[in-house]
Amino acid sequence: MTNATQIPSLRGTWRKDVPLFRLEHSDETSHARAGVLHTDHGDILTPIFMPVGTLGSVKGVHQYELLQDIKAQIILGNTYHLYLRPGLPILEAAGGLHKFNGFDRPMLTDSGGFQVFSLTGIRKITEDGCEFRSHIDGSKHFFSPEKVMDIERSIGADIMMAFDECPPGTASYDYARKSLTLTHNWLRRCVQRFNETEERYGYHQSLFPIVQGCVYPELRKESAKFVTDIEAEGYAIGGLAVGEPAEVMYDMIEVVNEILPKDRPRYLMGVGTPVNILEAIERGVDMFDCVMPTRNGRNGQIFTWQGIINFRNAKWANDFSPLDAEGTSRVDHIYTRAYVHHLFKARELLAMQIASIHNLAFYLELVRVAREHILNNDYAQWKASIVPYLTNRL
RNA sequence: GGGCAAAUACCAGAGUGGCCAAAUGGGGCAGACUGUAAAUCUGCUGGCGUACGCCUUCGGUGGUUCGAAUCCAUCUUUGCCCA
Repeated sequence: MTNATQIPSLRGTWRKDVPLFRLEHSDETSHARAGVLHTDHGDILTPIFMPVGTLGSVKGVHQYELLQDIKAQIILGNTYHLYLRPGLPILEAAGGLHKFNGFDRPMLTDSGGFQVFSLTGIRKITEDGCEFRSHIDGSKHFFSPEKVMDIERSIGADIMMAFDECPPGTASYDYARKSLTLTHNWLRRCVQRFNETEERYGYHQSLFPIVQGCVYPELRKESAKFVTDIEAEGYAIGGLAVGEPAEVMYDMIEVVNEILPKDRPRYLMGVGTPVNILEAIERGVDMFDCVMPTRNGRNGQIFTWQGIINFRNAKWANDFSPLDAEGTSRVDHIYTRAYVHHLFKARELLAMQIASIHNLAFYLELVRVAREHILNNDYAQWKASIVPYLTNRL
């Protein structure tokens, strides 16, 4: 039996057939890694970017576009949002989220920990859990670590995230200290509940703990050690890209990755820009997610190998060249920049769809090419050579 | 031919003696967006200046007044009504 003072282990819940993660190769010029994640819904080549589908849908993108144009290998869902709508009875009746949304590939659910951060003002944190007011109708809901585990079991993601508090990047040391203790206490309870429950739909589910500690190296180290002792199949680094400078984020990643076990995947939550991702890969991160490609896409911005384009700008009105001559998705070659500019000015829905598909395809291509360079042992120099282009404003 | 009403910035449209370079929309021009309360949000939008500010504007012309987008006269144009 596990009690509150002991650190529980997840080892008993690991995949029986093959390990969740196999580290294939480590780049000789950096800490970058290439690997494979095995799930019952298919394998994932890492490093990988995971499109965000908060409500079970990657906004504006069909499932077949996700597979054929974007080549997504795994997508995210969100516990808080799916719990509020459509709600667990519907998801359970459907047979889980994979059946419900028709995406028969790996999925990961965030725990609602980020909503503890983003819904400041309509939520209240206690030792026991977090009370939310629904952003939809104002109704009250209470999330405990146990409840979040139950919900994630019902949603049925291949990878479940622990329930954590994600403090802002500007948090004081004292707050960060208290918050980290809370997150670790919640993690103990998540692990215990996870160990006590089983997958609902007959395929394996993994639980990833989340390292916190804000911008304080000693807290980050402490947290990395704490989660390592839990013996999870994979680990996440949370609480970054939430207001702190990018250099501080990179430092925190280095500190944490020195401690996390090398043979398990590391997931940097919520990050980020193309450059952020390349810098994190260089420091040994394997998995990423971010709303940036879809949200910024909907708002008229696309990322390319040559730089960033804001399609609402008048300069594109007469540019009849392809959306992105170097792009890998069909939209890059079907549509011209002038046309996409027109669609954004006219607020046509198609504009947002095209930009979302392009950006996600670009992010997936970015990590695919990064993987090639890791396998070629020239990651660091490749990264250095393209970073200036990626931040260029076209 | 007669009567009535109206003309305001890119468009629409408030304002009807000083607080008006002129509300509010729209359009236009930029910026932001990092585990999605976001097809959203912010700024600018007569000229010059970072800014206090200065200059030129509310159909044309001429008046009244210390002061006019606002009042008067007249002209022009537009809409409606009567012949």
